[in-house]
Amino acid sequence: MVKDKIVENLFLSLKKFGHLDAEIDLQPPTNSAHGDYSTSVALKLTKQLKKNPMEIAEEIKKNLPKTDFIEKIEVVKPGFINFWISDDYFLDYARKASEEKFDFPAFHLGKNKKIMVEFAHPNTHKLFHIGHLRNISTGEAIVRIFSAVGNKVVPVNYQGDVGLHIAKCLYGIRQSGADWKKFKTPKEKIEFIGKMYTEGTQAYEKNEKAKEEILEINEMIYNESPEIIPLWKETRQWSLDYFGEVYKRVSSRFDRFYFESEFYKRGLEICKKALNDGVLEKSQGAIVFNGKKYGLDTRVFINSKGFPTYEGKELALAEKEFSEFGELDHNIHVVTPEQTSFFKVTFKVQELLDGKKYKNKQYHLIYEWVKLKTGKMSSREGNVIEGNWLIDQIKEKILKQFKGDEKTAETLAVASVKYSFLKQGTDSPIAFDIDESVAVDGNSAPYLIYTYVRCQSVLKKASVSPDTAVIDAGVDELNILRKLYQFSEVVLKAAENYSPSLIANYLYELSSQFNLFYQKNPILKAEEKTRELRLLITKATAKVIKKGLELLGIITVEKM
RNA sequence: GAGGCUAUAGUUCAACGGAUAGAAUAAAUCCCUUCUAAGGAUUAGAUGACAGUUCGAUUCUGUCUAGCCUCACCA
Repeated sequence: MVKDKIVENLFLSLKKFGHLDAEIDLQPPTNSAHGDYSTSVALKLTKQLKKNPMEIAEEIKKNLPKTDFIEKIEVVKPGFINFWISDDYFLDYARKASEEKFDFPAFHLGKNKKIMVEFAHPNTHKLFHIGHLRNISTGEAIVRIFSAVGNKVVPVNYQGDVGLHIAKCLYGIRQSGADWKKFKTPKEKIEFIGKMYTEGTQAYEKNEKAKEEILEINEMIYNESPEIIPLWKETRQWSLDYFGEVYKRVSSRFDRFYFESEFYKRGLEICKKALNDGVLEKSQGAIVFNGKKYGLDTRVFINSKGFPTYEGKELALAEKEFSEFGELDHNIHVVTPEQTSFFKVTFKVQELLDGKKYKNKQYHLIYEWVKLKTGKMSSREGNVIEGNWLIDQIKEKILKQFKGDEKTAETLAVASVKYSFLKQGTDSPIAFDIDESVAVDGNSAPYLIYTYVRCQSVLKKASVSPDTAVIDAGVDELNILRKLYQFSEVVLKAAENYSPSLIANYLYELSSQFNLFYQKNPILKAEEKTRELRLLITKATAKVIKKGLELLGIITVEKM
């Protein structure tokens, strides 16, 4: 990569100053008038060298090895060194991009690493809400981005199918006396258990007797009591079928579905062993990890009734995750921030149990909540926005606002929702508002896809293939070529920062640049040489948008 | 009480410690005999407060203010 080579050259140049302690930064400047890459090393060295930064910069420039891909180097104002890459290089990149050869640089963890991404994790017997939608959009993008930069990625999903919330739902069903076998369609089933969950929760809070009964049901599930298991199994399957449809709708797939119920027994065993090894300790009838020694919270792994908590089960989950697919180099858990304490503690315990296996490999990728403008979503109050419902609403909006077929509207609706979540960083909470939060114009998926469709339409009308384009670029052409060239680096950066939004924002910038270009410059009616170059740009833009969206888990359409 | 996260235009979001803080949206006006107008152009608006570190701070540090989250038997 050109970037690496420039950094290397800077390094060589700096050697002539003797031993220096400086990080070499090199980025594309925000203003393209400052070149394709810029470094501020000279400014950073002023103190060490006790010299004027401009002088240092000049000297660095003088000592740089000669290269063919750099057209111009300038030393500017306070002491920046700016680099211009040669036009041929950009043209070359565009040509490759138009053939869908992107050559994404390898992620810094190294080539061919095995990375697990654990995401989605909805709980059965509950709705798949817009928060899950944000999670699954993020997780899916992370999977694809990390694959693109040369890793073997294993997407998995950990679904909660035991626990109090399920006991609440089953309690609701038993209380209602409803004939749960009468429900036919998935929608009926889901609505039913959703309602039952809300009722069970309310009973749990208001009614002491109900609370006791729910706790009893919870134990019955753990003990696999035949009295409750058929109902549990049936309703659990309803949820899983429904989740399966959602995964399909948003094009996510998983190599493995883990269930909390799988880890109950093994969790107990591991915790008991950890107790013997002195990693966990007894306290008030429970088995806990005393985090104080490490500046962490103390958390319960086995409660005083002898059941493993979420923490206890997590140890068994990790054991399986780190063995089932061979050795893992990295495990990314896409989970909300309130579980920070939980992960810090369980990661620590894992490290103490088997440092070689777990240390520095577990990573909690925090994605923030989707709240409602009116407050937090809560199934208890029944004011949860369901994922499918949201997509349906957007789909309707698209059909109403634009003419088009149902299938296109479906693709665009899913794209709009996913993109709305992804264009925003993972770390800011979203105050969700259906009119504001899911855009179908402006910086939105339909805008990007529209740009793609526009490119395709032009290309379809072109009689000559753009493969023979030579560089004869005006300013407009060159600017787009430079932008296109940044694509591979943006993808790498997105991986390094666990940040799909970088790709989303890049694609938006590229699209708006292309649309402006399109408006100003006729492509098909241009004189031959220019036309071929413009066609090449059009083709490369289309491919980059399509590929970029694909990395975000978003499907494009060919016509709209 | 302890710890963590957040604070940028009316609103929703951007900006490895870098150069003139970018967009979208809402409003007004203009551009379809011209490659898809789901597009483009023009016009206004912002770094919570106070210090500090730095050649340079939205970004780092400290204090304050406001909001959210977590801190033992839920998941």
